[in-house]
Amino acid sequence: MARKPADQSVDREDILWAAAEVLHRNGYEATTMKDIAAQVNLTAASLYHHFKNKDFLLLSVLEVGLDLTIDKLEVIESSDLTNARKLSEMIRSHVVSVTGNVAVGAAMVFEIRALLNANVSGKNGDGAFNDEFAARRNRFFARRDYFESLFRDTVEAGMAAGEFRQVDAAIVTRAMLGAHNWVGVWFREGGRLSGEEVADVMVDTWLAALRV
Amino acid sequence: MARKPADQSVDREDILWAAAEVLHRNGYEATTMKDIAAQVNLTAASLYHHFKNKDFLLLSVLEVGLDLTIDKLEVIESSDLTNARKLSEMIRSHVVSVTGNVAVGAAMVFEIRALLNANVSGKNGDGAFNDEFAARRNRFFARRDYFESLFRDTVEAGMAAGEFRQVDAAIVTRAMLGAHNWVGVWFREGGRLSGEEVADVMVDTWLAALRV
DNA sequence: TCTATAATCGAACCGCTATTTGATTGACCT
DNA sequence: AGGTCAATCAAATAGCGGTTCGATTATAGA
Repeated sequence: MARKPADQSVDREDILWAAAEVLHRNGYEATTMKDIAAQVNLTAASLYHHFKNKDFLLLSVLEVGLDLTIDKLEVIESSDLTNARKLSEMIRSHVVSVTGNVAVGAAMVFEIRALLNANVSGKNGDGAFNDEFAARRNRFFARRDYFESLFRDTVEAGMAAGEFRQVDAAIVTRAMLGAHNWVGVWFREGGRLSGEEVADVMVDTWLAALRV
Repeated sequence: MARKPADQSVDREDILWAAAEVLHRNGYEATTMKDIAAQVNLTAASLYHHFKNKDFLLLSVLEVGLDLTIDKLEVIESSDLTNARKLSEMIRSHVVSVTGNVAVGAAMVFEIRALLNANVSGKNGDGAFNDEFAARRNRFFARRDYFESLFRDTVEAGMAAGEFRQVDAAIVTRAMLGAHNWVGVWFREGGRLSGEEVADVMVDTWLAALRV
């Protein structure tokens, strides 16, 4: 292979994190390709060597973010902890990952609408692009549902095992995820509490809400 | 006064609700003035008779949404209910207002970043506009903080009165608001539960989380 | 050294969108 | 009747932003 003219090389990954950063600051529509490029010292045109277009770039950011989070949750789920302990670890893992990488976490929350509006209504008739995009987008949403189900299943298992009181698991789970997502909005590094400390409060809160 | 050529008249209020609707669907940046105008059968140009520009229109939407919500909360706060009852009513009021007008509720959550990016860095040197805008925007954020304090104060009062267990009121309050805001994302009219029923679950959940 | 190709850039294209301007319409008041 | 003013629109403007294209650079391997 051969690289770029200057010296420092920028790969797909670098661009992804940079994009998350800018996306977090401005939001998808307000973020220009130039903004993202500037973050890694490239020109907008160069980005098209790494990603098909802006929509694919956004989708890629969301994909890696979701994958990272799900990976950690699956480890917990398949452990042999009690459901209460599993849920604690899941909450902690989710909150820490949101506070640890606010950019990606926030993008996953706020930019999903952009993903829905994207492409689809086929501005450009390029069927190949649209097909691949639609497929990946659908896969993303399916995985997001799966992500939610990891929490919900644990809540339900805990209820069945008598570890938790009886609640509307679907709604409580969404309340839980909403609370965690919101952390990405207000959390600031260097504030009164660290990410771990916020996670502790969340764990305590939700266990209290579910205790028999 | 005199009205418009045709027959049906559109006033400021109508445009506000329509804008909230479109904003909810597309987000601020992706929403064009034409989109908003179409929602009330006007042309984009006509909107400028009612609002100075797009930023002011967004700000106005957020203002009325916040005002409506705060009004209801203040009535509850100044009642002579116990803190636990007050909090219950506040939660119910907030959730019902989110489910009842998802558009405005969602706008208040998702479009605030657009408000931050807006204007400010003075693209157009028009000092008068910028000054008024900055003032109203600051007032909005102050009111939003006040809104949050209505909940937090009630939680703290409840702890002091022994009605609630000891928790980190600031964090728990934000968890609560995050959960409620998130409702605006997933709630759909005609789903399994009505807005009131969702509110009931929320009240139950948070009282459980706070019970001694 | 020579060659293929990865990575990058500058410039140009094109469409879209916020906003301005000037004209038109008709309701209300006198 | 006539005047005023609110409310509206069509058309023009200006600039921005995604995307494409062709040229350029430098590295890895032959």
